[in-house]
Amino acid sequence: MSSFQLEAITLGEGVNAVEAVTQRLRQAILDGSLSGGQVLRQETLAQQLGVSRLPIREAIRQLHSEGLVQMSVHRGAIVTALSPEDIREIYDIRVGLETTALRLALPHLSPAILKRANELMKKTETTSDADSWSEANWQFHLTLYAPAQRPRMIELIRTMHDNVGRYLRVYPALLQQQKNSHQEHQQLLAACQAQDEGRALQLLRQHLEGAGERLAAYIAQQRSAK
Amino acid sequence: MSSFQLEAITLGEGVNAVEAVTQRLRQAILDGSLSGGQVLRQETLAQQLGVSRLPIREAIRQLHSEGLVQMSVHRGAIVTALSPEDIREIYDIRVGLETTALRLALPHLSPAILKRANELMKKTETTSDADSWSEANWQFHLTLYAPAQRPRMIELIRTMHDNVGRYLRVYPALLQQQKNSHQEHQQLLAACQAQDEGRALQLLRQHLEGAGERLAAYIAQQRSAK
DNA sequence: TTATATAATTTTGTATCCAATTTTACTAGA
DNA sequence: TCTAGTAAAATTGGATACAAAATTATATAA
Repeated sequence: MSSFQLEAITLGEGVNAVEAVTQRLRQAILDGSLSGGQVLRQETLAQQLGVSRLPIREAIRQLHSEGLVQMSVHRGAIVTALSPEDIREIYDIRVGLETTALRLALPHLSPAILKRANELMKKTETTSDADSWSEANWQFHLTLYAPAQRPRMIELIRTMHDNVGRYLRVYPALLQQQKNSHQEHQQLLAACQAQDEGRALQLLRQHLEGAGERLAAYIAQQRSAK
Repeated sequence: MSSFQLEAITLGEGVNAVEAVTQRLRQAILDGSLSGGQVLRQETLAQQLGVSRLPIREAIRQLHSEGLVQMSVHRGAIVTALSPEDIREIYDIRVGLETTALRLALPHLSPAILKRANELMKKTETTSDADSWSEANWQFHLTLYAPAQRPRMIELIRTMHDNVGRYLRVYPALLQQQKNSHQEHQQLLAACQAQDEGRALQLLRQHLEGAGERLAAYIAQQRSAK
């Protein structure tokens, strides 16, 4: 049960192989094509993607630095499988980073930005499939953080978000749980609109802690089931 | 003025080259042997460290993910030179991560841990050279965060700390500025001892923001001077 | 002299080959 | 049948060789 198929990358026109491989593998992990625990054989990936092992190795190292892959010397790489504790920790990190981003963004949240956030929030209420809900939800949060003008911080948040977000695709049942957070989104947006920093940060923290706890509990349950 | 000399690594006994090279290069960047803007030629490094270019490439990619090196395709890598804005952003990230770590650690700060923190704080007051002050200062903060039991979070904090901390070695004048923060350390430790979460987090945030602003201002001044 | 085009050089990116290590399969002995 | 030891296979780590791109140097024309 460790079989998978990845489409070969098309390179040429200044596209370098490492970048292309990294994106392809990251995508496969995030959309669940490669799930936690999956062994990544260099030769297999090289043949499937139509490159040599070298770009594969560098791509794996890159994904390792993003937390998506675990490496061990002479034993190869596997897709990271997060334990419930891992998930709680990643959400703790998100709380730290995202409340800081929101605090810095809050003074710069213009009516136009809040309007866009509101539209994205409505989108999450109407979409049903995991992919578009995930995307809209991420864009909603990103819209609130972007005015902070902190590219490194945003990138870190994105990495953490991706690392836990992939489980939404793996376990569709989680989507329903997360959709219960619509009310929290509304309250958060209202607090931002009112420029109520204390309340906005508290709501965001609760929102994330709740989502993290639900995901961790679900993973724990899945583990004990098998 | 782009010359430097690195001692060859000794590998063998299960030591893999990539790891050894990564540590050697990281060390060289953190202690100022390789300073911001320095171009990293793969062939040069390979010869100096006594390995082929391949481990060098993977090490550079690793350091890139830590923010210490910037890569651009077909143009090579340079040691990251932080702008004042970069430094402020990294300190903003540190505020988010470190206040969260301290909040989670606070309930677990035992008398023994507080005693150790107090000893490390005293050490920072007595040492004079940049190296031992930096180390003691870092250990002081780490001691307060470690009981949070969040290894990923600690690792992220360490990465951010290293990235800005290296400037203390490059610009010794900064050391005197930072030593003015002793009083802040004392107040922080007192708030932790009193389990006063609100005050402890506020002090830590001010402590970091102050240090960040001083460093950013110094870098800005250095820039305009030349 | 300056600007532009072009060739030479340097440097990085990738593929292939060999070495070192780990894993698996097999054999022998109790 | 089980275990320990050993050999074979598979797999990763690293070095060398070659291709592609960028940089530098050179030459030519305005």
